[in-house]
Amino acid sequence: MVAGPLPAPSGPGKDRLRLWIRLLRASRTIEAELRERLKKEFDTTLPRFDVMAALYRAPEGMLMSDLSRFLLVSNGNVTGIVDRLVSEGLVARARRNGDRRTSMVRLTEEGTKSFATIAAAHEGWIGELLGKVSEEDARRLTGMLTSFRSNWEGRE
Amino acid sequence: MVAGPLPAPSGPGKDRLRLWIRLLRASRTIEAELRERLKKEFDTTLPRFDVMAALYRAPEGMLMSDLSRFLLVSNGNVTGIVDRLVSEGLVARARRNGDRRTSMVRLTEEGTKSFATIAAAHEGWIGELLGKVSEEDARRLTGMLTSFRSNWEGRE
DNA sequence: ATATAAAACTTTAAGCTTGAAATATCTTGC
DNA sequence: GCAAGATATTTCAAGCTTAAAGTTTTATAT
Repeated sequence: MVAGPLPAPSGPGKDRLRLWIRLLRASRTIEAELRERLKKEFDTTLPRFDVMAALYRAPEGMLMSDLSRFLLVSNGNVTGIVDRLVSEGLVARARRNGDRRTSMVRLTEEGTKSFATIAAAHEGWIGELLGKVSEEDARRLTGMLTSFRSNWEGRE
Repeated sequence: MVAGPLPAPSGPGKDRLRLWIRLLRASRTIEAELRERLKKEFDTTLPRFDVMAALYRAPEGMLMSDLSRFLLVSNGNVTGIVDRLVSEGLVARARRNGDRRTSMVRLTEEGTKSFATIAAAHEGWIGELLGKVSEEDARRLTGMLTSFRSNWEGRE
């Protein structure tokens, strides 16, 4: 999945395969760097950061299913991550009156403060890691990736 | 990490942040789709496929450390995946005379045959999933990602 | 009303992943 | 030769991840 250095494949469709390999390597490289920094500087993990980032944008809270849909991960996965965040006091579950199956998950005050700090560092890291990409290229690339994505949304 | 639908951040550096979010979402979406198909059609996983793909390009075999460096994952991780592939008869470890710490890992005949089949399907899937990206755009994007990557290689 | 289905979530088992510690082997400097 | 350090790999504990199965609650159709 990750690459192929030697033979340099050619033929129809090979350009897309090569694109995918590069895409995957780029994101894995950045992801690894972010994971390491999150651990070293803030003693947290990428999945925790992801969940908190989602909640930060939804002060009113989110359902578990909203979270898993948004983060593109399974339900059970989110359960575990939220459990740990709750036990650390960064996140709270609030039972709802209307539907007792669901609970609204939101950042605690401590969680909000904590995330704001981490997010600021995170944005700086991204600026550093993607520093070689011009703002112009960044916008172009973003556009291409967006149009690709819309090709896939709502599937499955 | 994965996205931000609502506020649409703006300001200096936000274009790169947005690019990173899109990059990550795109690769996660494709990865999830590939994982699902590998499981359903060939009863295997992405990590196994990654390892086999690396070995397929190195008929003479690879050291464990080569594998982990190439795949951008930790040593211990590769140990487990190779263990499972060995137990399934797809991969073999060969002790070396020169250096008894190391072993050459390579695909068995069965592993080679198995991988060839899966790889053909895989390439088709990528062509399908990235179908909306023109070959021209694919090359341009690949170029941008490559230059980004070279910015990072050899670090740490 | 009451069964049936649907929805939201949690639990479980298996596998993936990391970073750190442990083993074993090789290399170097004396 | 041999201690000290460097390399290659495995082991370990903790956490992440998925798919599938299970639980509780709500909605729907008789």
